[in-house]
Amino acid sequence: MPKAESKPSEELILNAAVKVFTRKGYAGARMEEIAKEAGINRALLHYYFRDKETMFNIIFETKFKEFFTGLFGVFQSNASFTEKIRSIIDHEITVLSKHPDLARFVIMEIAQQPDRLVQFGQKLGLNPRLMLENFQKEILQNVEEGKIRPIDGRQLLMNIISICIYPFVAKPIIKTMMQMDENTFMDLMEKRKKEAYEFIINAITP
Amino acid sequence: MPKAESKPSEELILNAAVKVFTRKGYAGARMEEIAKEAGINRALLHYYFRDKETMFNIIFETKFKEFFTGLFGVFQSNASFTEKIRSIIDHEITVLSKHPDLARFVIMEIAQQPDRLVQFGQKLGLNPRLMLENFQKEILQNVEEGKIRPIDGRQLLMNIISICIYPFVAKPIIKTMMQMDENTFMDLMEKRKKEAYEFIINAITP
DNA sequence: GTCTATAGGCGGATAGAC
DNA sequence: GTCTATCCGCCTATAGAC
Repeated sequence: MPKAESKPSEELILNAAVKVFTRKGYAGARMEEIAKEAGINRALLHYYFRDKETMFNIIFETKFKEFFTGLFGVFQSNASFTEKIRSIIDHEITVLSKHPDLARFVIMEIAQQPDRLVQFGQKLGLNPRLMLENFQKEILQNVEEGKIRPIDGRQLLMNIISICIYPFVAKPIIKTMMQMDENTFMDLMEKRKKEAYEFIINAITP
Repeated sequence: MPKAESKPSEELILNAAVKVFTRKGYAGARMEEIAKEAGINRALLHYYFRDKETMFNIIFETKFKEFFTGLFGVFQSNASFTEKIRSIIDHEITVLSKHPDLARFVIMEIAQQPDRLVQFGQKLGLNPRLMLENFQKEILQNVEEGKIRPIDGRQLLMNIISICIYPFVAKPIIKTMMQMDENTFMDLMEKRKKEAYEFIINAITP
């Protein structure tokens, strides 16, 4: 709890805001808490950012990008099919390990207001349709070549994403139920990169 | 929007409260909205249930039970290992198809206040430790018998649960990205019971 | 039981001194 | 830029009439 920083710049405030918004969500976040977290006064928040919503949108855009762009990048690369799967898993688990509340935050706020997905997706130039079509084509091609079992591309994509993301979304539940501390959980996630990959490859290999 | 019901009983209010709380979460829910949804006055909410928190706790307990008990029941049965997996998948997807916001709601509110998991878990007499130990033992036994590949029980359990639950948690994202309407999504989930089972069985079969 | 009216407090936002 | 003081509206909760 920094008491009297020399320069409580935008940066400092934003960091505090990220913490509070991602933990509490828009509805649960309090300007007072953000100010306290940044070690400054409430009024100063309004000096730098007009209001709560403006602040939220800036943070949400950042987090939205963090959550989605890497994924899209992988799909657009021209690595082999299995290498793509490995990259997705690696990327997702790495990113979510670094940003504990990222997935839960983005999912929740989109659930609250689904048009944010369209709005921010367009703003960042993401094209889910194209991404998905390419992935489907690639699966179909691999199926025809007999490299993987026949499978609905949507189901496979959901499986991969679920396996990577869900443990972080449900982290508080999993930690308690499996009686793990933070380090044990992070260890398990690190190992999961390899284990999840093998699990999925086994599942789709004929 | 029912205007003048004959008997706006507890039941009617609770149903309205369930809708609002599960959609908006505790922080985002408004007593006014619940009253409107039930077609009655705000004051009446306080007549039947003392305050917002009391109301929330009643609903959360119900939803908590819905979310967890079936799962525990399956684990405690003495079906075969693969039958247990099938039951879990069937049960989870069936329940979550009926209660669209259940998983997101329970996960979010536990993330907001993790001790609710302990508190309500004890109240309902759930024993995650025992459940988990039994499952681990069963996996180990199956591995030794050469029936399934060697795998960390915690990872396998996470995989199964993730595959079942995540699509519902991220439903608003998935629907938009895959351009599905409600019916298409529900169809996909129904098919998923079979597809997820095969996927997992393939993954663990040597 | 169900309503209207209103108390009471919290939280977001602004004015203005320094 | 950063603070204190304060306004104002929203939301929970209660009082009290019917």
